[in-house]
Amino acid sequence: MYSLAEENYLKTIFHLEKECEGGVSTNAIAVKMDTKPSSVTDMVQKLAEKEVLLYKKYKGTQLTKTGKKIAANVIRKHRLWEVFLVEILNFPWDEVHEIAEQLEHVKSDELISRLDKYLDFPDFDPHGDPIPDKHGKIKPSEKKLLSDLEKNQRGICVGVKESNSEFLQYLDKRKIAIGSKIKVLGKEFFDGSMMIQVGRNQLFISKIIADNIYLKTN
Amino acid sequence: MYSLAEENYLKTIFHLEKECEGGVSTNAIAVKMDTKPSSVTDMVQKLAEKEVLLYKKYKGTQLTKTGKKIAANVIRKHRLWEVFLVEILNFPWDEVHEIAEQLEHVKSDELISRLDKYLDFPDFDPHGDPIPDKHGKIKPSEKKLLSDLEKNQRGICVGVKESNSEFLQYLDKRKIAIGSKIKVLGKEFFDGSMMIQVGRNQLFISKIIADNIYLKTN
DNA sequence: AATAAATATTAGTAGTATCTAAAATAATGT
DNA sequence: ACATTATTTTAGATACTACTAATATTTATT
Repeated sequence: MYSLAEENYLKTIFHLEKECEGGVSTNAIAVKMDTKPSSVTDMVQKLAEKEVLLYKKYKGTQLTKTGKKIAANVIRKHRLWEVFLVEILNFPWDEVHEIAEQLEHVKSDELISRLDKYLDFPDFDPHGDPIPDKHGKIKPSEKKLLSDLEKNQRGICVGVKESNSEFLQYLDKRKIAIGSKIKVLGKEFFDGSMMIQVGRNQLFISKIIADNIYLKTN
Repeated sequence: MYSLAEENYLKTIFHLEKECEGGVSTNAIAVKMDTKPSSVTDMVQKLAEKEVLLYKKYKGTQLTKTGKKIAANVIRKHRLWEVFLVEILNFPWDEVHEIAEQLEHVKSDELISRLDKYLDFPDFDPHGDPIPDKHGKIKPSEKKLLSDLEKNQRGICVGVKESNSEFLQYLDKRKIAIGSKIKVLGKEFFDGSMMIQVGRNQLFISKIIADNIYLKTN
């Protein structure tokens, strides 16, 4: 059984491994976890003894298979709870992270299995991130610009490229938020403008807008 | 903000206060929490400094108003989560306690408020225990054992006393669940056995069964 | 390559929560 | 009332996690 602190380290390292190839640095972990590098060294050495990660002094760390599985399971729980909070309890998408950070550490496989079923086995969380399956497998999913989608393709809004407040207000007014389900209804060849469906609403957007919205597609 | 350990102490003392009048003993707390009396003394002194309880050496402790409110809130969360686990995720009654012990420490008033609403503001948990309101007030429970009802009295099943799985399966088979409307059709003087009506079905139960079913009467 | 800067580790300290063993206090029996 | 027993507290130790300050290693710069 792993402690709350251990689970958080594993989860963070798991996320960092996707960006930093060939070993995650102590500093990177410290920055991400808002802690001191010395604390990270301590914990990483402890986790290395438990064989959930590989560690060579001054050389960074890599999760072992076991470590990855544990981390993916924490992330699975986090994302399933986020779905619950947004879909069932109607939380706004941007308020759920902190709560899910707590719920992800609740220990009960049966609970997660039932929650998964109750939510009808979702593949993505409200931020568009994929939910690992119970074995820790994550479906490959790619983040694309809305402007790269073709007619009839769908995606979930996962973020924006430019984030000045005018642009965010524009999105807000049109009910485009992180987690919004978007479908391309039509695309103009000449200027790249689009007719899209957001939830139940249809609207027309210019290429400039479509160039600044990231979607995850499946 | 109170730690997990602190919340557990407050909760335990809250429960013990109902039985032991005039100060809860160190030993009683230690037994209930499966810990050592010396650990209890340490914690109780710490909590006394935080003014959530009153403590006089060798004389036991009593919660202050603040302490009671914190404890009641933890219990509120515990019981609401139990309702969620049983009613929404269809857990058997006897498997939810351990999970609720973890969920009760998740910190978010908004979460509990939304959960409460989603569950349609339940008054009792699956064991028939009353759920404190957000101010820590507990409705005086009109909870009775089925065996205490007389002929022609009615009630709604709100919980069970013993919750081993055989008993729960027995209830399950006879369609006795939380919310079931039960009417006493007849009661034997000698052995306390009863003929009851559950919904549209009539059935005969022994006193042992009737002793383990809690009803809310009106 | 030598030095400066950045990064990482170690050593020693602190807070939380727990424990064991010993000492203090309260309760009980004769 | 006194001795015995039960309960409670204190003192000191341990595990966990994080910190600061000092040291070591790696990387970048000139």
